[in-house]
Amino acid sequence: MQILLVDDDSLVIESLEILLSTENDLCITGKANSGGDAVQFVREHPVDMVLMDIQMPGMDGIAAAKIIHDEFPQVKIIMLTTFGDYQSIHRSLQVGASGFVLKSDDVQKQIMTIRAVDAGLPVISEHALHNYAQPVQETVLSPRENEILFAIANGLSNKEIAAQLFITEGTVRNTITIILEKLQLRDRTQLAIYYWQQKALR
Amino acid sequence: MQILLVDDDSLVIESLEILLSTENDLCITGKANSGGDAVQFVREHPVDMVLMDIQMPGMDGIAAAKIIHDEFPQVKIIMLTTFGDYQSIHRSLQVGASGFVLKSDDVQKQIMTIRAVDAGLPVISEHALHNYAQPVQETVLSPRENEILFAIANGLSNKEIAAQLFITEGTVRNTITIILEKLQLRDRTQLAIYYWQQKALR
DNA sequence: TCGGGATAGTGACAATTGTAATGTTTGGAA
DNA sequence: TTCCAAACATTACAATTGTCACTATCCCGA
Repeated sequence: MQILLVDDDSLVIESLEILLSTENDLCITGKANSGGDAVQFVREHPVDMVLMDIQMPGMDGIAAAKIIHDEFPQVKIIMLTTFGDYQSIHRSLQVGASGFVLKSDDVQKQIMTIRAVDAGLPVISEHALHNYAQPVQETVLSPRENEILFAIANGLSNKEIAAQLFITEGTVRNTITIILEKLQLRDRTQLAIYYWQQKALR
Repeated sequence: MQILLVDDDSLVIESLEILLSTENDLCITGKANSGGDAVQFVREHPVDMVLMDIQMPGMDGIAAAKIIHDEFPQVKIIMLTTFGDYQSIHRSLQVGASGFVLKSDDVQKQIMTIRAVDAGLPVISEHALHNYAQPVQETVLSPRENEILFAIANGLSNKEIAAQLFITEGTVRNTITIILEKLQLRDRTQLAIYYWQQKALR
Protein backbone atom coordinates (compact mmCIF):
# COMPACT_ATOMS: atom_id res chain seq x y z
CA MET A 1 0.00 0.00 0.00
CA GLN A 2 1.37 3.38 -1.04
CA ILE A 3 1.01 5.86 1.80
CA LEU A 4 1.51 9.62 1.92
CA LEU A 5 2.22 11.19 5.32
CA VAL A 6 1.22 14.80 5.81
CA ASP A 7 2.18 16.74 8.92
CA ASP A 8 3.95 20.04 9.41
CA ASP A 9 5.80 18.61 12.38
CA SER A 10 8.83 16.66 11.24
CA LEU A 11 8.85 14.81 14.55
CA VAL A 12 5.45 13.32 13.80
CA ILE A 13 6.51 12.34 10.30
CA GLU A 14 9.64 10.67 11.54
CA SER A 15 8.02 8.69 14.29
CA LEU A 16 5.16 7.57 12.06
CA GLU A 17 7.70 6.51 9.50
CA ILE A 18 9.55 4.38 12.01
CA LEU A 19 6.39 2.88 13.43
CA LEU A 20 4.89 2.00 10.08
CA SER A 21 8.15 0.62 8.74
CA THR A 22 7.66 -2.47 10.87
CA GLU A 23 4.72 -3.44 8.67
CA ASN A 24 5.93 -4.90 5.41
CA ASP A 25 2.88 -4.19 3.32
CA LEU A 26 2.75 -0.52 4.24
CA CYS A 27 5.02 1.63 2.13
CA ILE A 28 5.60 5.31 2.79
CA THR A 29 5.91 6.73 -0.69
CA GLY A 30 5.79 10.35 0.24
CA LYS A 31 5.91 12.97 2.95
CA ALA A 32 4.49 16.47 2.86
CA ASN A 33 4.45 19.19 5.46
CA SER A 34 1.55 21.27 4.24
CA GLY A 35 -1.82 20.77 2.63
CA GLY A 36 -0.63 22.31 -0.61
CA ASP A 37 2.34 19.98 -0.91
CA ALA A 38 0.10 17.01 -0.18
CA VAL A 39 -2.29 17.87 -3.02
CA GLN A 40 0.66 18.39 -5.33
CA PHE A 41 2.13 15.03 -4.40
CA VAL A 42 -1.08 13.11 -4.97
CA ARG A 43 -1.44 14.68 -8.41
CA GLU A 44 2.01 13.51 -9.40
CA HIS A 45 2.33 10.09 -7.77
CA PRO A 46 0.21 7.00 -7.31
CA VAL A 47 -1.08 6.94 -3.74
CA ASP A 48 -3.49 4.58 -2.00
CA MET A 49 -3.84 6.35 1.29
CA VAL A 50 -3.14 9.71 2.89
CA LEU A 51 -2.49 10.14 6.61
CA MET A 52 -3.21 13.79 7.18
CA ASP A 53 -2.79 16.14 10.11
CA ILE A 54 -5.59 18.69 10.42
CA GLN A 55 -3.86 21.67 11.84
CA MET A 56 -1.15 22.94 9.51
CA PRO A 57 0.00 26.35 8.37
CA GLY A 58 -1.14 27.44 4.95
CA MET A 59 -3.68 25.03 3.53
CA ASP A 60 -4.93 22.90 6.42
CA GLY A 61 -5.66 19.20 6.37
CA ILE A 62 -9.40 19.56 5.86
CA ALA A 63 -9.03 21.74 2.79
CA ALA A 64 -6.37 19.46 1.34
CA ALA A 65 -8.51 16.40 2.05
CA LYS A 66 -11.42 17.96 0.20
CA ILE A 67 -9.36 18.67 -2.91
CA ILE A 68 -7.76 15.24 -2.92
CA HIS A 69 -11.08 13.50 -2.38
CA ASP A 70 -12.73 15.51 -5.14
CA GLU A 71 -9.98 14.78 -7.64
CA PHE A 72 -9.12 11.25 -6.58
CA PRO A 73 -12.12 9.69 -4.84
CA GLN A 74 -10.43 6.29 -4.75
CA VAL A 75 -7.67 7.62 -2.47
CA LYS A 76 -8.47 6.82 1.15
CA ILE A 77 -7.87 9.62 3.63
CA ILE A 78 -7.29 9.23 7.35
CA MET A 79 -7.21 12.34 9.49
CA LEU A 80 -4.72 12.36 12.31
CA THR A 81 -5.25 14.88 15.06
CA THR A 82 -4.64 15.75 18.65
CA PHE A 83 -8.22 16.11 19.79
CA GLY A 84 -11.33 14.51 18.49
CA ASP A 85 -13.60 17.50 18.93
CA TYR A 86 -16.96 17.50 17.27
CA GLN A 87 -16.12 20.17 14.71
CA SER A 88 -12.98 18.46 13.47
CA ILE A 89 -14.62 15.09 13.08
CA HIS A 90 -17.65 16.55 11.42
CA ARG A 91 -15.72 18.59 8.90
CA SER A 92 -13.36 15.70 8.18
CA LEU A 93 -16.18 13.33 7.36
CA GLN A 94 -17.91 15.97 5.26
CA VAL A 95 -14.89 16.40 3.02
CA GLY A 96 -14.59 12.70 2.50
CA ALA A 97 -12.16 11.35 5.06
CA SER A 98 -12.61 7.64 5.79
CA GLY A 99 -10.82 7.52 9.08
CA PHE A 100 -10.17 9.61 12.11
CA VAL A 101 -7.38 8.68 14.54
CA LEU A 102 -5.98 10.50 17.51
CA LYS A 103 -2.26 11.00 17.76
CA SER A 104 -2.55 9.77 21.31
CA ASP A 105 -3.98 6.44 20.22
CA ASP A 106 -1.48 3.64 20.52
CA VAL A 107 0.37 2.35 17.50
CA GLN A 108 -1.56 -0.88 17.21
CA LYS A 109 -4.81 1.03 16.93
CA GLN A 110 -3.35 3.33 14.33
CA ILE A 111 -2.13 0.43 12.23
CA MET A 112 -5.46 -1.39 12.61
CA THR A 113 -7.23 1.74 11.45
CA ILE A 114 -5.07 1.90 8.34
CA ARG A 115 -5.87 -1.71 7.49
CA ALA A 116 -9.56 -1.32 8.16
CA VAL A 117 -9.86 1.83 6.10
CA ASP A 118 -7.91 0.16 3.32
CA ALA A 119 -10.47 -2.62 3.42
CA GLY A 120 -13.20 -0.07 2.93
CA LEU A 121 -14.41 0.35 6.49
CA PRO A 122 -14.68 3.90 7.76
CA VAL A 123 -13.09 4.11 11.21
CA ILE A 124 -13.31 6.68 13.93
CA SER A 125 -11.11 6.45 17.00
CA GLU A 126 -13.29 5.41 19.91
CA HIS A 127 -12.45 8.37 22.07
CA ALA A 128 -13.25 10.73 19.22
CA LEU A 129 -16.44 8.85 18.48
CA HIS A 130 -17.45 9.30 22.06
CA ASN A 131 -17.32 13.06 21.57
CA TYR A 132 -19.05 12.84 18.23
CA ALA A 133 -21.90 10.85 19.68
CA GLN A 134 -23.07 13.65 21.94
CA PRO A 135 -22.94 16.60 19.63
CA VAL A 136 -25.74 19.04 20.31
CA GLN A 137 -24.54 19.90 23.79
CA GLU A 138 -22.84 23.02 22.41
CA THR A 139 -20.94 23.11 25.68
CA VAL A 140 -21.09 26.75 26.52
CA LEU A 141 -18.89 28.09 29.25
CA SER A 142 -20.11 30.89 31.49
CA PRO A 143 -18.23 34.21 31.32
CA ARG A 144 -16.34 33.39 34.46
CA GLU A 145 -15.41 29.97 33.19
CA ASN A 146 -14.12 31.52 30.01
CA GLU A 147 -11.98 33.93 31.96
CA ILE A 148 -10.42 31.07 33.85
CA LEU A 149 -9.92 29.01 30.71
CA PHE A 150 -8.22 32.00 29.18
CA ALA A 151 -5.94 32.40 32.17
CA ILE A 152 -4.97 28.74 32.03
CA ALA A 153 -4.29 29.06 28.33
CA ASN A 154 -1.86 31.82 29.21
CA GLY A 155 0.04 29.60 31.58
CA LEU A 156 -1.11 31.01 34.90
CA SER A 157 -1.17 28.82 38.02
CA ASN A 158 -4.27 28.50 40.20
CA LYS A 159 -2.76 30.86 42.72
CA GLU A 160 -2.11 33.49 40.07
CA ILE A 161 -5.57 33.12 38.62
CA ALA A 162 -7.09 33.53 42.07
CA ALA A 163 -5.07 36.70 42.67
CA GLN A 164 -5.97 38.11 39.30
CA LEU A 165 -9.69 37.50 39.65
CA PHE A 166 -9.88 38.27 43.38
CA ILE A 167 -11.32 34.90 44.33
CA THR A 168 -10.01 31.95 46.36
CA GLU A 169 -7.75 29.32 44.96
CA GLY A 170 -10.38 26.80 46.02
CA THR A 171 -12.97 28.43 43.83
CA VAL A 172 -10.56 28.47 40.93
CA ARG A 173 -10.00 24.76 41.36
CA ASN A 174 -13.69 24.01 41.60
CA THR A 175 -14.41 26.01 38.49
CA ILE A 176 -11.65 24.24 36.58
CA THR A 177 -13.18 20.91 37.52
CA ILE A 178 -16.46 22.11 36.02
CA ILE A 179 -14.76 23.32 32.84
CA LEU A 180 -12.93 20.00 32.48
CA GLU A 181 -16.20 18.17 32.85
CA LYS A 182 -17.95 20.38 30.29
CA LEU A 183 -15.19 20.06 27.70
CA GLN A 184 -14.53 16.40 28.45
CA LEU A 185 -10.85 17.01 29.08
CA ARG A 186 -8.58 15.77 31.82
CA ASP A 187 -6.28 18.48 33.07
CA ARG A 188 -5.24 22.10 32.67
CA THR A 189 -2.62 21.24 30.06
CA GLN A 190 -5.27 19.78 27.82
CA LEU A 191 -7.37 22.89 28.42
CA ALA A 192 -4.51 25.09 27.24
CA ILE A 193 -4.01 22.92 24.16
CA TYR A 194 -7.74 22.96 23.48
CA TYR A 195 -7.81 26.73 23.71
CA TRP A 196 -4.99 27.31 21.24
CA GLN A 197 -6.23 24.66 18.86
CA GLN A 198 -9.65 26.26 18.81
CA LYS A 199 -8.03 29.60 18.22
CA ALA A 200 -6.02 28.23 15.34
CA LEU A 201 -9.15 26.78 13.77
CA ARG A 202 -10.99 30.07 13.73
CA MET B 1 -4.17 59.59 23.72
CA GLN B 2 -5.94 57.72 20.94
CA ILE B 3 -5.36 53.99 21.26
CA LEU B 4 -6.13 51.12 18.90
CA LEU B 5 -6.46 47.64 20.42
CA VAL B 6 -5.69 44.69 18.19
CA ASP B 7 -6.32 41.14 19.30
CA ASP B 8 -8.26 38.30 17.75
CA ASP B 9 -9.52 37.25 21.15
CA SER B 10 -12.53 39.32 22.13
CA LEU B 11 -11.92 38.45 25.76
CA VAL B 12 -8.56 40.19 25.68
CA ILE B 13 -10.01 43.25 23.97
CA GLU B 14 -12.80 43.49 26.52
CA SER B 15 -10.63 43.15 29.56
CA LEU B 16 -8.07 45.61 28.23
CA GLU B 17 -10.85 48.02 27.50
CA ILE B 18 -12.12 47.83 31.06
CA LEU B 19 -8.67 48.10 32.56
CA LEU B 20 -7.63 51.08 30.49
CA SER B 21 -10.91 52.88 30.97
CA THR B 22 -9.88 53.74 34.51
CA GLU B 23 -7.23 56.05 33.08
CA ASN B 24 -8.79 59.28 31.89
CA ASP B 25 -6.15 60.29 29.39
CA LEU B 26 -6.18 56.97 27.58
CA CYS B 27 -8.91 56.70 25.00
CA ILE B 28 -9.70 53.53 23.12
CA THR B 29 -10.63 54.81 19.67
CA GLY B 30 -10.66 51.54 17.92
CA LYS B 31 -10.60 47.78 18.13
CA ALA B 32 -9.49 45.33 15.49
CA ASN B 33 -9.29 41.56 15.53
CA SER B 34 -6.80 40.97 12.77
CA GLY B 35 -3.68 42.57 11.38
CA GLY B 36 -5.45 43.57 8.22
CA ASP B 37 -8.24 45.36 10.06
CA ALA B 38 -5.67 47.17 12.20
CA VAL B 39 -3.83 48.54 9.18
CA GLN B 40 -7.12 49.57 7.64
CA PHE B 41 -8.16 51.38 10.80
CA VAL B 42 -4.91 53.32 11.15
CA ARG B 43 -5.20 54.48 7.56
CA GLU B 44 -8.64 55.88 8.20
CA HIS B 45 -8.44 57.27 11.72
CA PRO B 46 -6.02 59.33 13.77
CA VAL B 47 -4.22 57.02 16.18
CA ASP B 48 -1.39 57.70 18.61
CA MET B 49 -0.69 54.20 19.72
CA VAL B 50 -1.43 50.61 18.76
CA LEU B 51 -1.53 47.76 21.27
CA MET B 52 -1.04 44.73 19.11
CA ASP B 53 -1.20 41.00 19.72
CA ILE B 54 1.39 39.03 17.77
CA GLN B 55 -0.35 35.78 17.10
CA MET B 56 -3.47 36.32 15.01
CA PRO B 57 -5.04 34.51 12.10
CA GLY B 58 -4.52 36.07 8.68
CA MET B 59 -2.05 38.92 8.85
CA ASP B 60 -0.22 38.59 12.16
CA GLY B 61 0.82 41.36 14.50
CA ILE B 62 4.38 41.62 13.25
CA ALA B 63 3.37 42.05 9.63
CA ALA B 64 0.72 44.61 10.56
CA ALA B 65 3.18 46.49 12.75
CA LYS B 66 5.63 46.70 9.87
CA ILE B 67 3.09 48.19 7.51
CA ILE B 68 1.80 50.64 10.07
CA HIS B 69 5.29 51.70 11.06
CA ASP B 70 6.33 52.16 7.44
CA GLU B 71 3.32 54.26 6.59
CA PHE B 72 2.92 56.13 9.87
CA PRO B 73 6.26 56.23 11.67
CA GLN B 74 4.87 58.60 14.30
CA VAL B 75 2.40 55.96 15.52
CA LYS B 76 3.82 54.13 18.53
CA ILE B 77 3.37 50.37 18.54
CA ILE B 78 3.38 48.13 21.60
CA MET B 79 3.36 44.39 21.07
CA LEU B 80 1.33 42.39 23.52
CA THR B 81 2.03 38.68 23.75
CA THR B 82 1.86 35.59 25.86
CA PHE B 83 5.53 34.70 25.86
CA GLY B 84 8.55 36.88 25.43
CA ASP B 85 10.63 34.51 23.40
CA TYR B 86 13.70 35.77 21.63
CA GLN B 87 12.30 35.51 18.13
CA SER B 88 9.16 37.46 18.90
CA ILE B 89 10.98 40.29 20.59
CA HIS B 90 13.60 40.46 17.91
CA ARG B 91 11.17 40.58 15.04
CA SER B 92 8.96 43.08 16.84
CA LEU B 93 11.79 45.50 17.38
CA GLN B 94 13.05 45.07 13.83
CA VAL B 95 9.67 45.97 12.52
CA GLY B 96 9.52 49.17 14.52
CA ALA B 97 7.65 48.35 17.71
CA SER B 98 8.52 50.60 20.65
CA GLY B 99 7.27 48.37 23.41
CA PHE B 100 6.90 44.77 24.33
CA VAL B 101 4.58 43.70 27.14
CA LEU B 102 3.48 40.31 28.31
CA LYS B 103 -0.19 39.59 28.79
CA SER B 104 0.74 38.12 32.13
CA ASP B 105 2.27 41.38 33.33
CA ASP B 106 0.09 43.13 35.85
CA VAL B 107 -2.08 46.05 34.84
CA GLN B 108 0.05 48.70 36.47
CA LYS B 109 3.05 47.63 34.43
CA GLN B 110 1.04 47.61 31.26
CA ILE B 111 -0.23 51.13 31.89
CA MET B 112 3.24 52.35 32.82
CA THR B 113 4.55 50.91 29.58
CA ILE B 114 1.96 52.78 27.60
CA ARG B 115 2.89 56.07 29.27
CA ALA B 116 6.62 55.49 28.87
CA VAL B 117 6.33 54.55 25.22
CA ASP B 118 4.14 57.58 24.68
CA ALA B 119 6.90 59.68 26.18
CA GLY B 120 9.31 58.25 23.64
CA LEU B 121 11.00 55.56 25.73
CA PRO B 122 11.14 52.10 24.23
CA VAL B 123 10.08 49.57 26.84
CA ILE B 124 10.49 45.83 27.05
CA SER B 125 8.80 43.86 29.80
CA GLU B 126 11.46 42.72 32.23
CA HIS B 127 10.71 39.05 31.94
CA ALA B 128 10.88 39.28 28.17
CA LEU B 129 14.08 41.31 28.35
CA HIS B 130 15.58 38.62 30.47
CA ASN B 131 15.08 36.18 27.63
CA TYR B 132 16.30 38.68 25.09
CA ALA B 133 19.49 39.31 26.99
CA GLN B 134 20.75 35.76 26.59
CA PRO B 135 20.04 35.12 22.97
CA VAL B 136 22.75 32.99 21.44
CA GLN B 137 21.96 30.01 23.65
CA GLU B 138 19.84 28.57 20.83
CA THR B 139 18.39 26.29 23.48
CA VAL B 140 18.49 23.04 21.65
CA LEU B 141 16.60 20.11 23.04
CA SER B 142 17.94 16.62 22.54
CA PRO B 143 15.85 14.26 20.39
CA ARG B 144 14.48 12.59 23.49
CA GLU B 145 13.58 15.90 25.06
CA ASN B 146 11.78 16.89 21.90
CA GLU B 147 9.80 13.70 21.96
CA ILE B 148 8.71 14.37 25.50
CA LEU B 149 7.88 18.00 24.77
CA PHE B 150 5.80 16.78 21.88
CA ALA B 151 3.95 14.31 24.06
CA ILE B 152 3.20 16.99 26.63
CA ALA B 153 1.95 19.26 23.87
CA ASN B 154 -0.45 16.51 22.97
CA GLY B 155 -1.88 16.37 26.44
CA LEU B 156 -0.34 13.14 27.68
CA SER B 157 0.31 12.59 31.38
CA ASN B 158 3.69 11.51 32.69
CA LYS B 159 2.45 7.98 33.10
CA GLU B 160 1.24 7.85 29.52
CA ILE B 161 4.48 9.31 28.21
CA ALA B 162 6.46 6.72 30.16
CA ALA B 163 4.36 3.90 28.71
CA GLN B 164 4.66 5.25 25.21
CA LEU B 165 8.43 5.67 25.32
CA PHE B 166 9.11 2.55 27.42
CA ILE B 167 10.86 4.45 30.20
CA THR B 168 10.02 5.14 33.85
CA GLU B 169 7.75 7.88 35.01
CA GLY B 170 10.67 9.14 37.07
CA THR B 171 12.80 9.58 34.00
CA VAL B 172 10.00 11.41 32.28
CA ARG B 173 9.73 13.78 35.22
CA ASN B 174 13.45 14.37 35.35
CA THR B 175 13.60 15.10 31.66
CA ILE B 176 10.72 17.51 31.94
CA THR B 177 12.56 19.38 34.65
CA ILE B 178 15.52 19.72 32.29
CA ILE B 179 13.30 20.93 29.45
CA LEU B 180 11.65 23.48 31.73
CA GLU B 181 15.05 24.75 32.77
CA LYS B 182 16.25 25.00 29.17
CA LEU B 183 13.20 26.84 27.97
CA GLN B 184 12.86 28.95 31.09
CA LEU B 185 9.30 27.86 31.67
CA ARG B 186 7.52 26.74 34.81
CA ASP B 187 5.25 23.79 34.20
CA ARG B 188 3.94 21.40 31.60
CA THR B 189 1.04 23.64 30.70
CA GLN B 190 3.42 26.40 29.72
CA LEU B 191 5.38 23.86 27.70
CA ALA B 192 2.26 22.93 25.79
CA ILE B 193 1.46 26.57 25.14
CA TYR B 194 5.03 27.23 24.07
CA TYR B 195 4.90 24.33 21.66
CA TRP B 196 1.73 25.44 19.93
CA GLN B 197 2.76 29.07 19.82
CA GLN B 198 6.04 28.13 18.18
CA LYS B 199 4.18 25.98 15.74
CA ALA B 200 1.85 28.83 14.88
CA LEU B 201 4.79 31.15 14.29
CA ARG B 202 6.43 28.87 11.77
C1' DT C 1 -42.67 32.77 45.31
C1' DC C 2 -40.39 28.96 43.87
C1' DG C 3 -36.74 26.84 41.41
C1' DG C 4 -32.34 26.95 38.95
C1' DG C 5 -28.08 28.60 37.31
C1' DA C 6 -23.94 31.25 38.12
C1' DT C 7 -20.85 32.53 41.50
C1' DA C 8 -18.23 31.90 45.56
C1' DG C 9 -16.61 29.52 49.59
C1' DT C 10 -14.58 25.62 52.89
C1' DG C 11 -12.19 21.46 54.11
C1' DA C 12 -10.49 17.15 53.34
C1' DC C 13 -8.49 13.98 50.33
C1' DA C 14 -6.01 11.83 46.44
C1' DA C 15 -3.37 12.11 42.44
C1' DT C 16 -0.21 14.29 39.64
C1' DT C 17 3.53 16.99 38.97
C1' DG C 18 8.04 19.08 39.72
C1' DT C 19 12.66 19.16 42.31
C1' DA C 20 16.89 17.37 44.10
C1' DA C 21 20.47 14.36 44.92
C1' DT C 22 22.78 10.66 43.22
C1' DG C 23 24.19 6.77 40.35
C1' DT C 24 24.74 3.70 36.04
C1' DT C 25 25.55 2.95 31.27
C1' DT C 26 26.86 4.06 26.70
C1' DG C 27 28.54 6.19 22.54
C1' DG C 28 31.29 9.40 20.57
C1' DA C 29 34.98 13.47 20.51
C1' DA C 30 39.27 15.26 21.97
C1' DT D 1 42.09 6.26 26.57
C1' DT D 2 39.78 9.69 28.92
C1' DC D 3 36.09 12.59 29.36
C1' DC D 4 31.49 14.31 28.49
C1' DA D 5 26.78 14.44 27.40
C1' DA D 6 22.60 11.96 26.87
C1' DA D 7 19.67 8.64 28.54
C1' DC D 8 17.84 6.09 32.15
C1' DA D 9 17.06 4.97 36.82
C1' DT D 10 15.76 5.32 42.11
C1' DT D 11 14.28 7.63 46.17
C1' DA D 12 12.34 11.03 48.84
C1' DC D 13 10.15 15.26 49.28
C1' DA D 14 7.27 19.31 48.29
C1' DA D 15 4.03 21.78 45.70
C1' DT D 16 0.38 21.95 42.68
C1' DT D 17 -3.57 20.23 40.89
C1' DG D 18 -8.02 18.00 40.65
C1' DT D 19 -12.18 15.90 43.10
C1' DC D 20 -15.99 15.71 46.30
C1' DA D 21 -19.37 17.06 49.42
C1' DC D 22 -21.80 20.59 51.21
C1' DT D 23 -23.10 25.51 51.95
C1' DA D 24 -24.54 30.16 50.75
C1' DT D 25 -25.73 34.17 48.05
C1' DC D 26 -27.66 36.54 44.18
C1' DC D 27 -30.50 37.13 40.35
C1' DC D 28 -33.61 35.87 36.85
C1' DG D 29 -37.59 33.90 34.85
C1' DA D 30 -41.77 30.90 35.14
